[in-house]
Amino acid sequence: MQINRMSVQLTERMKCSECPIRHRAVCARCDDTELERLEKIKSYRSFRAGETIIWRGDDLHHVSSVVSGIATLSKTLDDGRVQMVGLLLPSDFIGHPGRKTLDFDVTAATDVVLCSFERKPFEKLLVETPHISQRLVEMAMDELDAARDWMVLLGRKTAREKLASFIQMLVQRSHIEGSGMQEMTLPLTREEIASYLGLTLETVSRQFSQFRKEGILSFTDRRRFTVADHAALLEATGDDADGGVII
Amino acid sequence: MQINRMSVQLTERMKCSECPIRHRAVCARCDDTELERLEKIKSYRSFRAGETIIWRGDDLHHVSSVVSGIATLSKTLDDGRVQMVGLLLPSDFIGHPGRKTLDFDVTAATDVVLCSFERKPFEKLLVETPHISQRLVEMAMDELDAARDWMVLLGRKTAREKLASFIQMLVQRSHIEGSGMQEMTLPLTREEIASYLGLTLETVSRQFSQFRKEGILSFTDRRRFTVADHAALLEATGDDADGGVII
DNA sequence: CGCTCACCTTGATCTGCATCAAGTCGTCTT
DNA sequence: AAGACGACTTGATGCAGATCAAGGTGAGCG
Repeated sequence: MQINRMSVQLTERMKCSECPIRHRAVCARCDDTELERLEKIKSYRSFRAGETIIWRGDDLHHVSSVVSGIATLSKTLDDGRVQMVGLLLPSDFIGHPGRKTLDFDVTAATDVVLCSFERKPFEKLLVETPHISQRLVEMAMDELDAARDWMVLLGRKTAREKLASFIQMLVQRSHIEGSGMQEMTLPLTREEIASYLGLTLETVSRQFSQFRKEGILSFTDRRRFTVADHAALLEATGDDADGGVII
Repeated sequence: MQINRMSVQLTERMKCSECPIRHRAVCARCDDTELERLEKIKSYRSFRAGETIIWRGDDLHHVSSVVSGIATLSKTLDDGRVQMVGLLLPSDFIGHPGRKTLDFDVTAATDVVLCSFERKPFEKLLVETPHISQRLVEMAMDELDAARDWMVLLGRKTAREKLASFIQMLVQRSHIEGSGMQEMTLPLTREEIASYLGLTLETVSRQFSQFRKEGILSFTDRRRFTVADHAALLEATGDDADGGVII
């Protein structure tokens, strides 16, 4: 998968200044001096696809940024029903400042590399480094916006609209730079997508087939596809038909 | 837009130290000096039930705390489907630091009094007053948690579980102090509740009737009720059956 | 006082998605 | 190469909640 392009070398000491998420992560606003302080307390940690990174309620020893790969946040009800409540892509942050635990499970959907800081020293740094706490507030607010958009999806959208919105989000977040008809890889199984969208895996599968039949998506295999008709995909999301389309 | 706020009787100068939301709002951690600075730039604004407080996309001149009453946050899709994405109770905060607009409408569900600050001076204060920004991060994180819980409700719960969860939340947030079989008043119409829960108003009405028939709720009128069987209500939420139940 | 209108209730019917079921496909194991 | 297994697809059927429809109730007002 393209997101893992740099995979293995990452776990060795890498300069923050060369970090692929340098300009989007929690450290985005740090100057060189601040970066040096972070550099001293950071460590890279890798997880294989499927591994649980943090269990709900576990003592949180680290806070982390996702460097590469994709992780999921999910909540489970008593009787086993699962709802995914977030997707972590590179540059996203894990950890509540001022809390010792999380109220959801964090799981590696693909192989994942984290840039981690021990919680205590990080919180100390947070107080002394406004650039970090400012960025953290920004990121929390962005996440809140995203959560609210997702509430609309979960509460009001049809299965078709849900899947279209999911694909659209993937497309937008994946290739921020290069547009064009790029091949995409689904980072999640049908079941995981269903869990994110509040659907069943069968419904997700049927909607994928439908998009294929309509010529909106074109699959090269079960996980790899290109968006053949981007306008139709946007139309199918049910959202306002803006989104900065090319004229 | 009709942001006419004529009634200003309740809203005479009130000392922050006597404010009912003093210990829970964004100013909760402020010391006396900081409170004085806030006092200087604050103003009270009142809205009648049904009035729109802020339209999605409007320039945000103020940030505010809810002093009394209840406001709703909602998003509307192209074709008119509405999803409520938050409920603001006293002490809750309106406004994204660092943003000039909101991506949802804020509406007064009951008569509402806000404690407002002009955005610019407040943001200046934010930089100079860590106690405020710390509290703001805390509140944003709490909201994020609540949003994620709501995602589980919207994505996975049945109509019965949704309504039970809603009532349970109201009960918990309303009388934090006095427990016992207190009479509650629904702050929202059936339609608004439906909008919050991702249901239709008819389904909400039917579920209320069901709870009445089962003796879980006891209505004195369409809006006023008491929880007659709290254990059964908790059971009906579908959540973990903890919550400090008496043994 | 009776009219209106917003809000709510209840019944009948419909439908989108869940559920149940039976495969296919590709990869890994031995 | 055969089998097993996990991921996925597709079909048949069921049902929770949406939709359509027809009142009921009470506060405000001429």
